[in-house]
Amino acid sequence: MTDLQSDTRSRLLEAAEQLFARHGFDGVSIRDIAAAAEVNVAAVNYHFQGKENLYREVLQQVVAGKRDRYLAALDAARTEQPGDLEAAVRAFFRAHFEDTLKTEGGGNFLKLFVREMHHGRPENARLIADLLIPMWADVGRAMLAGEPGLDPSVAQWIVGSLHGQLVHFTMRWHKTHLGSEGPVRGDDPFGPLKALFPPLAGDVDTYIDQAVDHITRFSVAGIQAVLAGHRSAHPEGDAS
Amino acid sequence: MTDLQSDTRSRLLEAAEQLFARHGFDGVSIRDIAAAAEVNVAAVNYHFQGKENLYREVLQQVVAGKRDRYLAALDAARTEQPGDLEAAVRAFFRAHFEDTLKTEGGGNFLKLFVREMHHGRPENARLIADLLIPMWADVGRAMLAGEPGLDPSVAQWIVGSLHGQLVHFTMRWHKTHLGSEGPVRGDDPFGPLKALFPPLAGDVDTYIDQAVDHITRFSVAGIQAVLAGHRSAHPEGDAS
DNA sequence: GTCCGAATGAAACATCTGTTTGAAACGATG
DNA sequence: CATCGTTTCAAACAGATGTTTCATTCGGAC
Repeated sequence: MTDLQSDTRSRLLEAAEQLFARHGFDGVSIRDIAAAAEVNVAAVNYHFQGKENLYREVLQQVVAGKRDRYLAALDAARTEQPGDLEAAVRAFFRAHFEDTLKTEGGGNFLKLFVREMHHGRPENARLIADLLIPMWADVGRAMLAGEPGLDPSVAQWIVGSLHGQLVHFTMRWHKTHLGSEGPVRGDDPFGPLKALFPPLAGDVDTYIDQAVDHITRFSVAGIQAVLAGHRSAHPEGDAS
Repeated sequence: MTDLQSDTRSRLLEAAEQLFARHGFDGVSIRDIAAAAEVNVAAVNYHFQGKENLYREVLQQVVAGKRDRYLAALDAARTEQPGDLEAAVRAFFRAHFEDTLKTEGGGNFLKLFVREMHHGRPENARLIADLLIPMWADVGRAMLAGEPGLDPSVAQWIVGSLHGQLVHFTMRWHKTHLGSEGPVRGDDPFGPLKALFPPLAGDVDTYIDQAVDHITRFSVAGIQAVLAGHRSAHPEGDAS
C-alpha cells in the first residue's frame, strides 16, 4: 500500500465525507467515523493527525472534484453558444443540479459548502473561496460578454442573486426529500418541513427541469433589467 | 420577581441569543452562557430545564419579534400602494435590511434562522415555518394581486428566488463586515473572506440602498418574466 | 527464519460536556 | 425574630469527546 492509498485511509475519507455532510463537524465524533469506516479510532489520528485535518481533507477533496466539473460545463456552454446569456445561465444551472441532486453523494458538496460558507471556521474560508471565485468569475465573464464597459461590482450583485437562488433551491430539495441534515445523531428520517413546505416537484428530473426553467427565466430577465438600469445611469461607460 | 422576569433569567436569554447566533448550538456550552451572563451554571437548568429548552426559547423570542415587524411592514406597503408590485418588493426588502443590518443584535435573527433552516433539528422546524409561511404568504399575496388565476406553485418558485437572494445578501454583509460566526470559541475577529469577497459597499446605509435597489430591479423583472411565461403557457387560467 | 518499519488495535488519558445535588442566601409574610 | 418558598452557588457526577500510549500484527527484505 505504498502506491495505492491505504484502504483504511480512503474508507475513512469516504465515511467522513458522508457523516460530516449530514451532521456537520461538531455533530460527528471520530468514533462515529471510525465505526462507519469499520476501522479503529486511532486510525483517524494515525492517518490524518487529528479530526480537524480529516475534515479539511474532506473539504478539499469535495471542492476539488466540483471545480473541474463546473468550469468544464461553463466552458462548453460558452464555446457552443458564445454570447448567449440565456444559454450560459441555463447550462450552468442544469449542470449544477444534475450533479448535485442526481449523483450519489453529490449533495454532500453543497451541504458541506453552505455550512462552511455561512457558519464555517475562517481557516477554511480560502478553500471555499478558491472554488467560488473562479466559478463565479467564469459565470460573470459569460454575462459580461455583451457588456464590455460593465462595472465589476454590478456583476457581483448579479452573481449574488444567482448564487442565492442556487443555494436555496438546492437546499430546498434536500430538506424536503432527504432525511434530516442536522447534528442529531439518531436517525429521524423526515422532518416536518416536508409537510409545511410542500415539495415543488415529485421526482428529481421534473424538479430539475422546473428549477432550471424558473431560475433561468427569472434571472435572465433580472440580469437584463439590472444591466439596462446600469446603462441608463452611466451612459457610454461613465466612471462616476 | 414574580411580576417582572427574573433578572438572571433575562440575562441568560440575552447572552444565549448572542452566543447561539455567533457560534451555533453545539459551539456554545452552558458554561459559556452562564459566564457571559455572569450567573451560575446551574441557573440554566433551574430556569430553563436544560440547554435545549433555553435554545428553543431563544429561537421563539427571536422569531416572534420578527414576525410582527415583517407583517406590519408588508401591510403598510400594501395599503399605501395597493397592487404595486415594485413598491411591495422594495418596502419588504428595505424593512428587512434595516431591521437585520442596522439594529443591535438584529443579525442574530437571520443567523439563527438560516442555521436552523439549513442544518437545524427537525423539532424546531415548525417554529421556523411559523414565521416563514405567513411572511412569504403575505409577500405572495401582494404579488398575486394582479394575477388572480396564478398557480400557487408558481408563487412558490418566485418566493424561493426572493428568499434566496435575501439570505445571501444579508449573510454576505455579516460575513464581510462582522467577525467570525463559526463555532470557534476563541475570538478571531475577521476571516479571510473579507479580502476575497470585497464588500459591496463600505457602510450599512449605502449597502442597504444598493441591495434594495438591486434586488428590487432584479426581482421585479424576474417576477414579471415568470408570470408572463406562465400566462402564455396557460392562457385564460387553464388548469392543466 | 529474522528483522524492521508500517499499520492496527484495545485501553487509557485528560478534558469538556450537560446535568444534578445539597447547602447557603435571599425576601417576603406571619 | 422565625418561617416559608424561591433563588443562587460551589461542588460533584456521569458520560462523551479528541488524543495518546504501547503492545501486537502484518508484509516484505535480507
